[in-house]
Formats: sequence, C-alpha cells, structure tokens
Amino acid sequence: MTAPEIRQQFLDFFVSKGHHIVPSSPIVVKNDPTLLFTNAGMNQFKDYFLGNRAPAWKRVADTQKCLRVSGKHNDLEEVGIDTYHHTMFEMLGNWSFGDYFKKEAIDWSWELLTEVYKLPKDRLYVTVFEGDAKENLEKDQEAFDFWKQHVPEDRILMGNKKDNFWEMGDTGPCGPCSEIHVDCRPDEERAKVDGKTLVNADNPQVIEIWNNVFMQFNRLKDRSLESLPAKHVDTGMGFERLVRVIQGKFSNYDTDIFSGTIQHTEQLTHLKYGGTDNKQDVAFRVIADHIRAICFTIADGQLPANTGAGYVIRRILRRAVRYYFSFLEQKKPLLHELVPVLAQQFANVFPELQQQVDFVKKVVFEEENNFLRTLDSGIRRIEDFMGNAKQKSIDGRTAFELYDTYGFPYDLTSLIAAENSFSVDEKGFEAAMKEQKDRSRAATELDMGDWTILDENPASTFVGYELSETHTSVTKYRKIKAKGKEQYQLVLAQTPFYAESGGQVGDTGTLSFNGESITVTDTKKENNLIVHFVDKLPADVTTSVKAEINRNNRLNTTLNHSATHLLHAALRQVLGTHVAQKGSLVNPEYLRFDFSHFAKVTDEELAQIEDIVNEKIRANIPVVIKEMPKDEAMQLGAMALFGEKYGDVVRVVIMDPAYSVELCGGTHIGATGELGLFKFTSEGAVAAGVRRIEAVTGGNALTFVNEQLQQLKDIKAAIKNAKEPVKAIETLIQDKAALEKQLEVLEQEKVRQLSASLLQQVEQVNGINFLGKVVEAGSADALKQLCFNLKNEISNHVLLFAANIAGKANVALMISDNLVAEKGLEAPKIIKEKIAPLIKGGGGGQKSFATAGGQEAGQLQQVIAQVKGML
RNA sequence: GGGGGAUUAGCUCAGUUGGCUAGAGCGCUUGCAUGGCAUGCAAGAGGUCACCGGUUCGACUCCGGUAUUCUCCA
Repeated sequence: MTAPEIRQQFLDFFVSKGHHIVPSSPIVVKNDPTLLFTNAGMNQFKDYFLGNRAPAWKRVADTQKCLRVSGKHNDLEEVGIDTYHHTMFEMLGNWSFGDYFKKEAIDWSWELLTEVYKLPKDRLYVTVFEGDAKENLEKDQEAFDFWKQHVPEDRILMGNKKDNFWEMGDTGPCGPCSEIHVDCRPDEERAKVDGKTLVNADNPQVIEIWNNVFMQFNRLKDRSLESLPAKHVDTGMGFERLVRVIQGKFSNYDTDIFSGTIQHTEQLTHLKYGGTDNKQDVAFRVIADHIRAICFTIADGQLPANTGAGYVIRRILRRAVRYYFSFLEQKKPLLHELVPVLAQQFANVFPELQQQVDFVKKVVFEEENNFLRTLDSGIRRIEDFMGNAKQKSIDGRTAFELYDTYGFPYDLTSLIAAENSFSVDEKGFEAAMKEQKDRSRAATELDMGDWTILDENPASTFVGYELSETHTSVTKYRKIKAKGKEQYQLVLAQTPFYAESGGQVGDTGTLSFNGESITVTDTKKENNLIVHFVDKLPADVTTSVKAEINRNNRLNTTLNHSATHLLHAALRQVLGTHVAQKGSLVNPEYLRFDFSHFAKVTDEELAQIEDIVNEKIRANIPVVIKEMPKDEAMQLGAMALFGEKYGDVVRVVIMDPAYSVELCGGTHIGATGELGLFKFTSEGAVAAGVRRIEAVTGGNALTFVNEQLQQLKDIKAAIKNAKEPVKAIETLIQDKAALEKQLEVLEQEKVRQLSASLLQQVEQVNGINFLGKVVEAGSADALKQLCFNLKNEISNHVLLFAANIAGKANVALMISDNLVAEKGLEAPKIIKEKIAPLIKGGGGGQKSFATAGGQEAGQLQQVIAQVKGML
C-alpha cells in the first residue's frame, strides 16, 4: 500500500463513520502567544474544547501538518540520528466534540488498524490510564473494558499520569488517554524478549502509533478537576510511523514518503544512501526530513528570519546545509533542487507548495547561499585563528564567539579543530552559551497574572464593523508586567475595538467607567479573545463601561485597508497572478504590502499600478461585504491567502466582482471614492523574491503630494526659478566638478612654486641637506604635501616644515632613508623628544616621516633651530 | 525583546598600541601583444573610510548616539 493510499483510507474510513473531513490548518500559528507552530492535530480545535466557539460539525477528521523542534524527544539536533523522529510530520486524527466517546473511538481505531490496514493483532499493545491517588483519579476502567473486547488482557498495559493523562495546558480540558503501540521486531527477537516490556521504553522498533485522548475533565486554577458536561475525543496518529509499519520497513525513511527526496539527493550528490548510522546516511535523513519542514512553512507564508518562527525555519535549513556541507561533500546549494520533487509529491494533499513552487525554491536557494557564505567566512576566521595560535587549542570564548557573532556552528569548529589536531574547550563554550541564554531569558521575563473573572461567559463579541462605541461590561482582566512596566489586559462582553489581525493594527481609544476615562493603548487577539491593553485599572471595574474607539485613527486605517485591496488586485493585473501577499501592515499613517515577485517593479509598472488604483477610486465603486460559505466565495474567485486559516463561513470583501474579491476580516469604507487619492511612497526588496510597497491614501496622500510640491518649489527657488530646473542642476554639478578640478591643478601649481623656491634655500649641515622653514599653510596635509614633493628633488635630506594653523602648531619632518639607516636618525624620536615639548603637544609617525602638533604656536623658529642644532 | 559583530574603491576584503600621501584581488577604461578567442603586459580612472557628536595637537583607528545589516539567544 502506498503512502497516499494509506492516507486516503484513513480519511475514507472516518467519512464512513459520519465524520467531516477538514483541511489541515496552516503550520505557522497566528494569534496564539503560546505557540509558534502547529504541534498537534487538535490545535485548530482548541476553541471548541475551551467553549469559546461552537463546533460546526460534531465529528471531524483530517491530516494535519505539524512541526516540533523542541521537547524531550524532539530536539532538533536529534532528528535524522534515529529513524523515526521528525521536525515536520503529518498527524492523522479524528475528533468527537461532545458526540461519541470511548467505546466508538476504541472500536474504530481497532477496526481501522486490523481490518483496513491489516496489522497483525498480536503485534499490537494498548495502554490505559492506571489512575492517580494524589489527583484522586481512578483507573480508566471504561477504556480497559472496551479494549478487552478486542485485545487479550496481557497486552493491555497500565500507564501512569505522565504517559496516559493528557493536559492541554496548566488549566482547561484534559483527560485520560489510551495509546496503541506496535512491535515491529522480527519474530526471533520477539520470542526472546516480550514486546510488552519494551512499550514506552524508547525502543526504535516498538513504537507508539496512535493516541486516543478522552477529554472528560476541566482543570481549574486551584489544580482541582471537575467533570465536563460535554465529553470529547481527540486522537492523533503519526502518519510517517503508520506508513512505515504498514509497509513493513525498518525506518520511516525507507517508506515512499521519503524515498523520492532521498533518491533525488543521491542523484545530486552521486552518493548512495545506506540506511546506516554513519554520518553520511544521517545527512541523507536530515536533508529528507528538513526539506519538508522548510518547504511547508515557507509555503504557509513564514520566511526565514532572525526572530521568532522565521528563526526556527532558518535554523532547520542551516542544519541541513551543515550536514550536506560536512558529510556529503556538497559546497553548493542543494536543498532548493528538492523543492519541486516535494511539491510534486504533495500536490494533491497540500497543494499550497505546488502553487508556489518557484517562489519557495528561490527563497531556499538564497537562504542556502547566504549560509554557505557565512560558513566560508567562518572557515577563514577559524583558520586564521589556528594560524596565529600559540597552543594547539581553541578556547571556549573563541569557539563561542565564532558561533554567537559569526554564526559558525560549534560542531564544525570542533570538526575542523580535530582535522588540525587542535582541541576545543567545550566546557568553556557551554558556559558562555548558558550565560547568553540566561541573559535573554531575564530580559524577556513576562509576568502574567491570573485572569480575574467577573463574568463566567467568556464569549466576547466584536461589534466594531457597525459601531464605534458601545455600552458594555468587563468580563475579565489581568495584570501583566514586562520589563518593570505594569499593564492591564481587559476583555469586554462587547467591543467596538478591532484587534490586530490581517495586518490591520488594533484600535486605540477610551473606556469610560462612571466618568473615569481609561486609555486603550492597543488591542490584540489571543485566539478568539479580544484583549484591550490599558495602563491602569479604573476605580471600579465592575460598573458598566462606555467603550469608544479613536474614530479618526480608525477611519484612516480603514482607508488604508481598502486601498490595500485595490493595490493587491492592481498588482496581479499588471505583474501577473504569481503575486501573492507575503505580509501586510495597515495603520492610520500608511500601508505596507509585501508580495512575491522576482524582479524590481519598474517605474513604468509602478505608474501603471498607481493609475489603476486611482481609476478605481474615481469610479467610486461601492464596497460590498458579505458572509457566505467558503466554497461559494471561492467560486466567486475570491483571493485567499496562503497560511491563513479560514472558517467554513467567510467574510468576503468585494470591490467590483470583476476587480477585487478578497476574504478579509478587516474594516472597510463604503465606497472607493472615500479614498480620495492613492500615492506610492516607496518600493524595494525585503527578502529573496519578496518586494515591498509602501503607500498612502486620503489626507495623508494629499499631504505627501503637497510636501513633494513644496520641495520642488524650494528647489526651483534655490536655483533662481530656472526654466528647466533639472538641466540647471545638472549644469551646476558639472560646473562644480570642473571647477574643483581646476582648483586642484592650481593648488598643485602653487605647491610646486613654493617647492621650487624652497629648493633654493637648502643648507648644508654636517654633510646633510637640511631644509627647515616656517611656512604659511592651510592644513597639516599641506605640510605633508611639501615634504613628499621635495623628497625626490633633494637626496640625503632632512626636511622640516612648521606652520601656525588656526593658532596651533603643526610640524612635519622627513628624513631620507639612507640617513635613517646610516646615522640612526628617526623622525618619530626627534618629533617626540625635541619638538613636541616645545609646542606642548605630541606626535609620531614612521621612521622617515613623522608629524607633530601642539597648542603652542609661538615657538616654531626654535623648533627649526633645535633640529638644525642636533644634526 | 536581549547580547555580540560589521559598515573602507563597482564587488570581495586588508588596514597590527591614534601620526604610513588609505591599500590588495577581481571588475572597469585606455594602450600594447597574439591571425581570432581564452589570455598576457602596461598605464589609468574610481574613496564624504555609513551618518552625527565627543576626546585629542592630530581620528579610518578611541568614546557616545543614529541608521543599515549579519549573527546568537529568548
């Protein structure tokens, strides 16, 4: 059975049990401060379990893209070493939201594994929660009894709270779970060691494949548990492991999920994958695993970056590069070649990659190149260090500096060191690393207080599409403390405040409690909750409150948001439909729009785009906003964004059905004419294949144009209102250059004349050609010039020039090389010992030429005499 | 968000206790050589040393700030 068949059978099976199949949510998580990436199938259903939202279907199944790069068994550095852990993986899951419970879940999982997938029953083990006295929890007898219908009792194992009781977080829904493990060892080994002793014991051949969670409790603040009125089922089965088991492979990497990329890597490197534990084979696995994580996160809109989620992608990509660089002897970008292979493989499951394959490839290529350059310069740096080292060792501080400042991986440092029989102080490195981590942690410490709940119903309704103010009440609030600054977060029963989302910034405004006015500085989303940020609490938080947004800011933001839609459509019209939104910022001042495009947008194209947008503004198109099923919206040709999660009912913003139809939750104006005017303020690049446009609308656009006009007016005035200002300025610049050149020639001539006259005044002192003069000079540089002009005219020389420049003494002394060698005369010595004290200053230079300066300019003649006297 | 670097010619980079007429390689221009090309030889152009302020007789160099960028951590 092929992997796609196995996936399809899972979905078909649960359809036959009355489940609705939903698409995978994006792998990159938005609006959840506790999570960077989707790490479990249930993430997208969190609100259902929390009761923040009612589920649209009671039975759901899907395959979910997940990413795990930290945690006990999923340390990034471990992936590829073994045969069954991954960064990105697919999680197959089925859910019941207050519908079926333990019996069905257990029956169906058994049926699917043994009847459909035909796994041998005697190789399966199940675990059941054994109970926990401290929590006053009983053994999950129900689950045990249901399993007994299918599995002999000696293969039903009891598990403790750590393995068999699942909690979403510190508080919230939780419950016992039941895992299914499979023993893949050969029969001889199974005869020797009983499989049940190896369950949950980190044996690579005895692995968990499916976890069924039965949510029946709610964990309260005080750590106590209460029964949930509605009980849920939440399951997750690792797709890669399942396929491996069904296909009877020794390793996940031997399945057809990974074999395509591995074969392609073999072709590119002319090496062979052997499936062993040696470094070369580890490298093959690392690449096969990491390329998936890289591609799907980029396709979901997360570009490599140096903070947050983007930094995680960058680290994964760099780890892959490190492995092919060190162990596959590849010094050129390789990963990007695998992107089309992967896109093809997943075209039917996760089409977003295939749809953006050129873009993803380009981003990966640039990122690889970038890191290879970093490696290159790091290697130069480390070789440089070893070349100058007195001992054959690299201290921890240096190793850490290479890593921390120059991004050079520690394992490469240690590898290169070993090749040159250098040792590395690993302890010192670790210590420096720990210091860095502690510092960072201390700086980001965020003290988040408990919610104080005033109203048990946590639902929070947004009324800001229609209203700019409303009377409501606070449902809960809490204190947060970040970097010594105290703030409060409030949640209202109803709110006109728009929470930052889809690039549109959160509203600001005021909350009035009994006449006490509190300023809202920002509004953000936490999952589906709208959180208002304020600097202080009112005297009485329980009274009714008038919530009022800053209307002017909202209006300007709204103008910019509508303009963003017009711009997006115009970009696709002029540049092509490959243009996809990669980022957007909409605030009261301006709009910023990042999109995929591979070339600079030319001035002509920009003008054309701007024209189209302004044309649409003048056409005063009514903006129609409708809610409709997603399928219907897609039929209208609505633009949806990659990496954005949409519900089944979507909000559609239409500005002429033939021009712009977008799924959007933001605020918009009534008709495009309200925008007044649209002007670009800048165009540039932000990353490989991503361009950024900034623009202004309405009053801001007018201000912008007026400023530009004023500037032009000022320029014209500055050049006496010349008829052709551009030509006048060009002439001015040309003339200036010509004059500068002339001036230079004249000054050189002047110095030449001075030199010539000085040449006549050379004296013989002790067989030395001595020339010492106090001269007029405009700068210390001129004295230097004099010396260098004359040095070729006079041999066997000591040249000394002094000048009073702006009240300060400046001296230049030149001694011909032969005198330096023969008589031991050294310019810096003379400067420091004989001249500097006279002029109250200092100086130095090289043996044949040195300069000095000082505060006392009255002693210049004595300087000359002093030097002359010592010859 | 916190730490550490970097910013010098069109590009890649040197510049060693503050004083070297700011350099190298590649590229560019011109000339010469070779039947042509790859190329070789020679000459030359090209720099507000990111920006602003400070210390100093003197700052590419030291100090502070700003901008941009790289990098590590969270």
